[in-house]
Amino acid sequence: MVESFSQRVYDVVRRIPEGKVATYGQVAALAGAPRSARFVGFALHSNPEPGVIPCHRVVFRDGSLAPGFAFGGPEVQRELLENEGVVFVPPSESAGEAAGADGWRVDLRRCQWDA
DNA sequence: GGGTTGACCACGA
DNA sequence: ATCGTGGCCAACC
Repeated sequence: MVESFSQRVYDVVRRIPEGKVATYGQVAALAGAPRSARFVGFALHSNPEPGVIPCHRVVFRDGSLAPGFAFGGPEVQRELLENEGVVFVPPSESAGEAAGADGWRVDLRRCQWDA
């Protein structure tokens, strides 16, 4: 009756409050696998319950979103997060445009989920 | 049933 | 400071 790691990941992601974002590593750690951040992305890619699991609230350690992300468009994701109160910062505000999602990154300093 | 890959992160040089 | 490799777990072929 051990719940699969992926199942636990979904549970953690589901707990992420609105206006907050969690990193894959953080979700992985909360799921019980601090070194399995990779699988977290896999589990979310599986997205067994679309609409229930806010995968868009899960971002990279850098604060950038996953490349190849497909909710309908990366720009949609930015709007979704902004709509929830997540603060985005342009690459100009931060040295390093080598980030995904048009270079827009989430301000983890303010919006990273504090479990 | 076994091998490989995968929305990553941390450490070593 | 940056670049490269390892590691973790599970699903896919």
